[in-house]
Formats: sequence, structure tokens, C-alpha cells
Amino acid sequence: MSDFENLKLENQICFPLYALSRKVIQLYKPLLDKYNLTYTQYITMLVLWEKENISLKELGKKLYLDSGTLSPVVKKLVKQGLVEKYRSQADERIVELRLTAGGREMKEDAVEIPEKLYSQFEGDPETLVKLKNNLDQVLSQFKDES
Amino acid sequence: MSDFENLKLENQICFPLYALSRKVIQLYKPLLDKYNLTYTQYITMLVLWEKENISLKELGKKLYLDSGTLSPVVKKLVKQGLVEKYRSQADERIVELRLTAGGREMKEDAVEIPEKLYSQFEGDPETLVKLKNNLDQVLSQFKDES
DNA sequence: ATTAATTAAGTTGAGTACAATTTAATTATA
DNA sequence: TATAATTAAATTGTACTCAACTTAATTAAT
Repeated sequence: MSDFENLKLENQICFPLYALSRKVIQLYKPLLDKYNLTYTQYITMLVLWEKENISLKELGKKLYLDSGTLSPVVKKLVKQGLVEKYRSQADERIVELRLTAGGREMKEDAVEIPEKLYSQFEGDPETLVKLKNNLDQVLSQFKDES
Repeated sequence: MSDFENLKLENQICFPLYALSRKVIQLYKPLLDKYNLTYTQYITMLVLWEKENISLKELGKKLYLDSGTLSPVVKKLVKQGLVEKYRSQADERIVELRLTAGGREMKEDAVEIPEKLYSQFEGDPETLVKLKNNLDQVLSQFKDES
């Protein structure tokens, strides 16, 4: 019964997930360079473009990232004038983020980013829709575990 | 026409890819700790368990990783006695890797890793198969681009 | 045969990820 | 109410990822 099939790279589910994730982030890079954003900074801006006021805690929940990752990311965005940071008056432990006018302005131009990214995909767009549905479904099964 | 739908986090394809990838790697962690392997070290071992002799270059091609990532990873595996490293006699630029007896031994126990990982997935296993097929399909469209 | 171009690894620096710890503020409890 | 427990951020340390650069070896071109 020495069956090593499950140890073959091609049979891993996580590996194409991990490889494709990095690949797509690399595709974003030239598009984001124009805005001086990294991918992590970009998805932070996506959240702020939807909700201009949000706590760091809430942001982390949406992005599945903790303060160890987000603190330095937000610090950078503040430095670039896209975000303001202040302590909540009601609870001094909480850091609140607020989109600045400059950050709001960037949104207008940034609509080109997903457009240009998707235009780079050859093949059936339906494949991407299916993929996204699959990913969301599987991700939801772990959402509240850890 | 100020349509910001494509800038919503929930409409991103890359984000669930990125989030799920990190989530699954976190699920591997407790399983890999037992073997003193990180995820990146683990997928390197997967390759070596399939092909006991391989150049660093070839390894990088399979994992979509460059020497900047792999050099230190391999150095760790050598230190742990799982892999041997030597320069090719035919071409001194090339570093060849060889699985050691200890590395081969680990394979026997490591079959439990994918088993235990998959057992943690609730929901229909068919969903995972579909996901993997989707990922492979999309990944193959970028394989030779960069 | 020399020189130029290419190739494979390795190194460096910036930016994540994440576990673990620390600090400060708030809430719960004896 | 004083103390304990909890919570949110920040910090620290380890490891990965990748672009850019360096070094050494090989191959191509003059």
C-alpha cells in the first residue's frame, strides 16, 4: 500500500493556488507601480474606497491580515497621504482609518487597474467566473475557523 | 459611467486566491512543524521525492520560484540533512540537488501530510477537484509569459 | 584566440506574512 | 473599587518573495 500519489506536486491543491496567487500579484505589479502601491497596499485601498472610515481591526478582518502585517502597510499609506490614522475617542485602543481627499481622488483613475488586469487574461472569461465562485465557496468553509 | 463595481473587494478574483492560498498554508503549518519544514521547504521536498536528482534551475521552474527564494530554502534543507548540494561537473554554473537517505526516509512518514490536510476540509470533495482543475487551467495560460 | 554576450547562483534590500510578545486601554470580577 | 482578564495595536524575530545586482562559468561572435 505504499501509494505516494498524494505526494506528487501535480496532485496538490494548494500548490496551484499558491503559484497562481503569486503569478496574478506579479501581473498587478506594473499596473500598481504607476500608483506607487504594492498589492497589499492596493487591497487596503480597495477596502477604503468602499468604506472611507474603518478601524484597523475591521480592515484586518476583511483582508484576513493581522496588525503585524497591516501596521506597517497603513503607515506607508499615511506617509503617501492617502490615508489618515487616529485613535478612536470612544475607545483609545482602536485605531481608525480615514480616506483622504487624495486617496479618494486616486479611486477615479484606479478603475483602470482591474480593467487592464482582466484584459490580460486570454481564454474564456467564464473560466474566471467559475474559479472565483469555487474560491469563494472553499474560502467560506474556513472563514471562522482560526 | 462612474462605475466602481470592479473596484469592490468582493468582485476581485485575485483576492480570494491570495486569501485562500495563505489560509491553506496556515492549515499545513501544524502538520509540517512535526517535520521541521516550512511550506516552501515542503513543496521543495515534494519535487525531490518525485525526482531525487534535480538542478536548482529546474526546481525553480517547477515551483515558479527564482534563486533569490530557493537558495536560502535549499541551504536550510542541506543543513537539516535532507538534501545534498553540489556543482555539476559538466557545467560548474549549475547546482545539482540530491535527496539524501534521510530525505528519502521522511517520504514514508510524509504521506500522512496531504491525507491529514484533506481530512480537514468539510464540504463536498468534488468542489476541491473542480477548484484544482480551474486553477490548473488558468495557471497554464500564464505559464510561459514571464 | 579574444572579447562579448549569456547563463546560473548567490546576494542585497524592500516589503510582506505571521507567531509571539509588549504596551496601553477597557471591561469583568472578586 | 481594586485587581484580573481581555482587547487592539505595535513591535520583534523568522522566513519568504521578488527585483536588481554581482560573480563566475560557459558559449557565441569577431
